[in-house]
Amino acid sequence: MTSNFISIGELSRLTGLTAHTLRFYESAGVLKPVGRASNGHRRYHSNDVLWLEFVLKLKLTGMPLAEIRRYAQLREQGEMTLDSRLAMLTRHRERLVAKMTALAACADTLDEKIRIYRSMIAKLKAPTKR
Amino acid sequence: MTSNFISIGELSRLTGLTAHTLRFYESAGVLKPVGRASNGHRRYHSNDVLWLEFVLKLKLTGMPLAEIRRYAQLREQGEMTLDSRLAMLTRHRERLVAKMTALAACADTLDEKIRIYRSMIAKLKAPTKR
DNA sequence: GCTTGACTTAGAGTGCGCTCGAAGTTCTAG
DNA sequence: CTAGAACTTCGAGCGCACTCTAAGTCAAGC
Repeated sequence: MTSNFISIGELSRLTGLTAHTLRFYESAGVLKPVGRASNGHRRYHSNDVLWLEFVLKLKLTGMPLAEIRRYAQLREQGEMTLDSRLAMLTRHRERLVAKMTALAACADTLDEKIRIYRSMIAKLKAPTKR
Repeated sequence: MTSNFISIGELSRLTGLTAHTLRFYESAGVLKPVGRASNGHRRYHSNDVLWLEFVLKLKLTGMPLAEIRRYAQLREQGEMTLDSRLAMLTRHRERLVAKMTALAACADTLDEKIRIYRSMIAKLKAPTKR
């Protein structure tokens, strides 16, 4: 049977992050200091993987590492911080929605520009009457 | 009658960018060297403003300045670069759509997490039966 | 026993996009 | 005539998120 624990290299392959980045996240307080094997090597458990996956979603949606660290710290303090964490998530969600709205508006501008370009190109390439 | 030209300070107020940033964009090749008043001060025309607004949309949607500069350079070479510019815009649009899709998925995860948090909090706060 | 490779630490370096400071010039209002 | 605001250039500095280097340890396979 395979172990429940994975090495930093395996987690790296799993997430696409380098081992360097994973250690960096730990030193930045985004990942909590993780269990070690007898030789001192990091051993990640499935909980760690799930947390990291959520972290990557926060990051992808534009939350800075410093804020993710604050969230992580609240998380370690147990369920008495549920309120604060909910507030952070709600606030982040609002920012995300605003950003998505802005992006959609930009996409529209882009589409219109593309349409105009296509018609300009079509005109330039039209067979000259003669 | 007011002039058709605006100063860097006015453009700064108009766009929310600092004058420093506007000069930086010029030195980075994102804005082309602009007309000057007799005293050497920059004078921006409405065309420049429109271009800058488009640049800000490209930037907001994640296009790096280096790529915006390439687009700007093509633009200065006239209509013979329409094809390349269209290709850049189309490619960027695809990346944008991919990003928006990813963000929407993250928003769903976030929503679910928020829902779970709310129900956990509700349970904790429920009157204890006794 | 020796090589290979995955891991460890601490700390320096990189790339991007600004952001600021210094020192000087010029316009405007009082 | 003078004060203050707005502008000029050049170049250094900053914040973020990595990214890499160096030097070392340890375990497995030949």
